[in-house]
Amino acid sequence: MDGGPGAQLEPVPRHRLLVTGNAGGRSMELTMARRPRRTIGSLDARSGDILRAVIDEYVTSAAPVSSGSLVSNYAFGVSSATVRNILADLEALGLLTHPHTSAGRVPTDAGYRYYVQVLADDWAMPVVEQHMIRHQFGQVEFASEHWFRLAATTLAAETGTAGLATTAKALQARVRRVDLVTVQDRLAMMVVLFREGATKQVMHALPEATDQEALNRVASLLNLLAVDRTADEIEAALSDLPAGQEATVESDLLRAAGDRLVRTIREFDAAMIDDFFSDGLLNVLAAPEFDRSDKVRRVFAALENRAYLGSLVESVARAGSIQIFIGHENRPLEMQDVSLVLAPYGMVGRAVGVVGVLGPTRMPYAQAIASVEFVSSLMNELVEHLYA
Amino acid sequence: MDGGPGAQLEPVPRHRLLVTGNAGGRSMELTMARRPRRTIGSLDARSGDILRAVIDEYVTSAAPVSSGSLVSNYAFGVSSATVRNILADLEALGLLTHPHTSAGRVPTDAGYRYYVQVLADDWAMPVVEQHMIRHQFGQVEFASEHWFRLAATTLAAETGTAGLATTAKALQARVRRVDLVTVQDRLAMMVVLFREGATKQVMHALPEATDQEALNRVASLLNLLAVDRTADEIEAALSDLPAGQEATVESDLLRAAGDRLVRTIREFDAAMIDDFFSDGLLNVLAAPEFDRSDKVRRVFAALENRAYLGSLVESVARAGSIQIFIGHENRPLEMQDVSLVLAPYGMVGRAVGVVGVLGPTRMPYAQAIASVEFVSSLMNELVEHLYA
DNA sequence: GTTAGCACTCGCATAGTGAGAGTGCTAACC
DNA sequence: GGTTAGCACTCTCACTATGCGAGTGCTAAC
Repeated sequence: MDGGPGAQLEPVPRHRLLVTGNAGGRSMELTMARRPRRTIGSLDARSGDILRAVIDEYVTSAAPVSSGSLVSNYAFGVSSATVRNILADLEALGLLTHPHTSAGRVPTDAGYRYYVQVLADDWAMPVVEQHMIRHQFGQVEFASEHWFRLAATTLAAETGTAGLATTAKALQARVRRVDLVTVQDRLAMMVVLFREGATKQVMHALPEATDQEALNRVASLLNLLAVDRTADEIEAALSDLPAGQEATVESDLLRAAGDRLVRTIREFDAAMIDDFFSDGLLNVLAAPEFDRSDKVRRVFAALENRAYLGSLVESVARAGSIQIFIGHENRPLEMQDVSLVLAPYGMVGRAVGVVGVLGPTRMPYAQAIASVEFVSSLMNELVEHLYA
Repeated sequence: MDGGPGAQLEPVPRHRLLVTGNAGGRSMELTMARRPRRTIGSLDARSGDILRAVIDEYVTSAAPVSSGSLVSNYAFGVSSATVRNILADLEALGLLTHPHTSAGRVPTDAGYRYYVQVLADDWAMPVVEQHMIRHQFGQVEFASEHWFRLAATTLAAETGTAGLATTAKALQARVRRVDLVTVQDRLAMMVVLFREGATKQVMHALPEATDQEALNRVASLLNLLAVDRTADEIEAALSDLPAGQEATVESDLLRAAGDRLVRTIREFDAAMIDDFFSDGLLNVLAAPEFDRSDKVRRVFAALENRAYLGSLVESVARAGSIQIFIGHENRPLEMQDVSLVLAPYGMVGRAVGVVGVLGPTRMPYAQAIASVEFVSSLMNELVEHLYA
């Protein structure tokens, strides 16, 4: 997803616009250096203002935006006829479209793309709200299982879309601790705690009856061998164990447990997403563009498309910064009605997870970007605790 | 939910009908002892046959069932006029209804209730399918985390509705093992493994820098104190520890860790549902009765209604057998379009969980009941392993 | 380059219509 | 008594026609 359809735009860095007026990111009068040519790469100031106004308006109203409503809600200082001329230009550039002749304008995916890259006001989350959220995370600071759900919930509430969060995981997990607990005479439960915070439990069949004390001895040997190591490293260490005639009952147990451990880690490594939380799906359902159930079905099919979400998570983690996928920029058909704003958190090369939002393409991008960035920075702080 | 509206029906035990014909539970000719009076408590045979036919037909077609379609699809040996008379009687009894004058009949919630209590053919899952499912569970026998998801997935696939599964938990959890792992000098992670199979991790702040070895000593003391005990019992044991002048650094650490442990268990006990899996929500969305997004929204709101689901789980666990909640028998408004078929699994007084399905009231109850019963018995076997 | 004015297009809501499905009732029948 | 053929009646649904309003695109004047 290297820019997708947006790639045809010149890459323009996001910049700060001088905004007067309300906090909602709506700007009534904008001052901005005039740009000479009217190309997609850099629209002249007025066209940009109008495009932004159309998008801001459409995002809140969900209805096609007419030239008349623009001149009455924004002080562009020109008549609706002039606005119509500019709207026609923007449409020719592929940034807007037209449901039918006598309807107002609606942004295209390319229009949104231009908006997020060039036009979006740097919307900052109100400080009061930042404090509230910080406080909520403080409440669950000691229970990592709640972080992710809280991240998803917070993002959903902030942006009115669906909030998403994955747990943090490394490409190659490292063991923090292994335990063996008796379940039956010849059945133990292996509990693996990873550095990244995840736990996995698997049953482990034993060749012969073994009591907890013997298991403890095996477990402590296994820990010596495995702690802070990846599956590959543990496998190597296991191959150094005495075999054949030299093998004892205990080393056999150790080898079997080690094999089981390696398999468990490999399984964990193979899953691109360990655990996945979402909240606020109802927000998305409430959006008028998803009024028919077949459209809704597509959104949910999208969320169940773990393979694609996994690939997104991977690419966001690799990019190392916030990434936005708008409508058709998403490959799977069922994703082409929605946009995603995703940011990684965690520590590169160690544990990395992703938080973000999913909503209709008609989404408050500026708020979404700010919220996602804020929450990901909070998650960063939390995860860093685990590695300090 | 002690029978709900269904309570006004005489409790009639489910019985086997002699069915000739295809495997789908559709019966073309039924032999059944005539019953004398035509009351709701026991409809005469023909009325029962017709009610069953209406429901079977409606469940598959989702369209109101006409007297004509009944006589042409079923060999009742009477004309459509006679069927109409009986349909009118069934409607008077509140078992059927009528969208409008010139439409066919549709079952009411009471009609479904009568159907599941009296009329449903004992539908058994094909043996081949039973083997397949058993095999799938065998594949994940050693990874308890997968049981629940597989249960939900299996039920969804079998019944074409949404499958649900909760993890098994006791009202008062007992500890199987506690571990303390260093994270930072003065921060440890406590990992609690419960007898029921769940793990919880919480951060635990330490009063002073403590290395892993010291933590291990504390953890092994804590295990002596906590293993196989409930929160209350651990609390009592903690109060016997030396305090005041007799206290040592170690016993202070132990007490603090014990307090943290007790709090963690209490938190776990308080949640009626520990973890909750669902699959096949898309099946429900595909049902024609949920064609508009506001109805869909209600279904999802229902699934997010953890409080109600928790109370259902509790009542199903208490009842100790399969329970069916049809439409308006569900108290919350957003649940009144759906039915639930839920069965407990696990061991009473120890770990109990619930599996089941959620679908439109127009649901294949016979299949659902058979599938849920089968899956719950499989889950039973798996959980018993943990306690054998 | 901007704007007023206006013809034109299109969607949407409303009303009207006819066909078809299915009932409820009645009177005859067994 | 229960059962049935026949038929009038009701109601939905699909289709068509119609008028209104919103909003555009274009042109000519500024």
